[in-house]
Amino acid sequence: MQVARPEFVPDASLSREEMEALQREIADAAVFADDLPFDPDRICGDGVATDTDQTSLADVDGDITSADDPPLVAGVDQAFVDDHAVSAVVLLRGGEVVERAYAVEPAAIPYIPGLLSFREGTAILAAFDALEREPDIALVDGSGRIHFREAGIATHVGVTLDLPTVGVAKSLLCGTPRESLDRKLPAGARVAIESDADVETAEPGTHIGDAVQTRQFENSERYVNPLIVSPGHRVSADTAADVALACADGYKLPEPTRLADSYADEVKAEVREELD
DNA sequence: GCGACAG
DNA sequence: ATCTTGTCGC
Repeated sequence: MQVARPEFVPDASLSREEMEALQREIADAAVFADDLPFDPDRICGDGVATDTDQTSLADVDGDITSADDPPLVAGVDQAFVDDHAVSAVVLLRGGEVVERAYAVEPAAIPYIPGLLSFREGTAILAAFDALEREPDIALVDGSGRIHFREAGIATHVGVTLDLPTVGVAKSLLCGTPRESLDRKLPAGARVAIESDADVETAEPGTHIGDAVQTRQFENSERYVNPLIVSPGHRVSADTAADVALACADGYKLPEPTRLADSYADEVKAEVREELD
């Protein structure tokens, strides 16, 4: 699929100040409310059982899109080989993989907390460009609204493509959990993350995302840390968490993300040979 | 100066 | 993210 907002394409040649200014514009253009072309309840991967779950049967026609098919959900993840970023996208419908695509681009800048999209964004957009179909929503590794300027990588990619996106991170970049996360939460649980002084663009106390427990040990002292989920673009915080749980399939990472993760590793191994 | 932060 | 052995638990 193609870029919808060329003016927001990440440019690694910008100064830090310019990058931050662009992020404020992106956050301004972002929609942190539901504006989806489908009903989230119909994602139907396997999901973590929730009291609000509905009973539904997914049709498995595979490739052909019909009006009541489950939505196309994309998972995106990156791997690195030397100074090159490998971005992999995996598309699923009703839990079945229907397409995969990837791209390799040089990582123009080093990793800088708060500016991740300027390091990995080019490769991600190239991978989406290589994708034949247009996803209904994409899960991007990293933060979305949970960001110093509410413009994490999931938001940057979502706004640039004008695609609904959800940010899925393994740790908290900023913001304050409403309750301590230092305890064992049951599978399906969620704890709201509120903006604090570190989030310069939002009023303190704004619900900017959630800690989501997609998986948990039952008969053990050990426990799994929650995933940090936040709206990227065109989804609310509640729906972002719903989507992450609906895509969960027995592992901490949602299925689209897990598959994109392993696909990126697969491509990385191949790219490793073509190096000078 | 200190703290602190996705991937 | 990446570099890696062993170890724990289902």
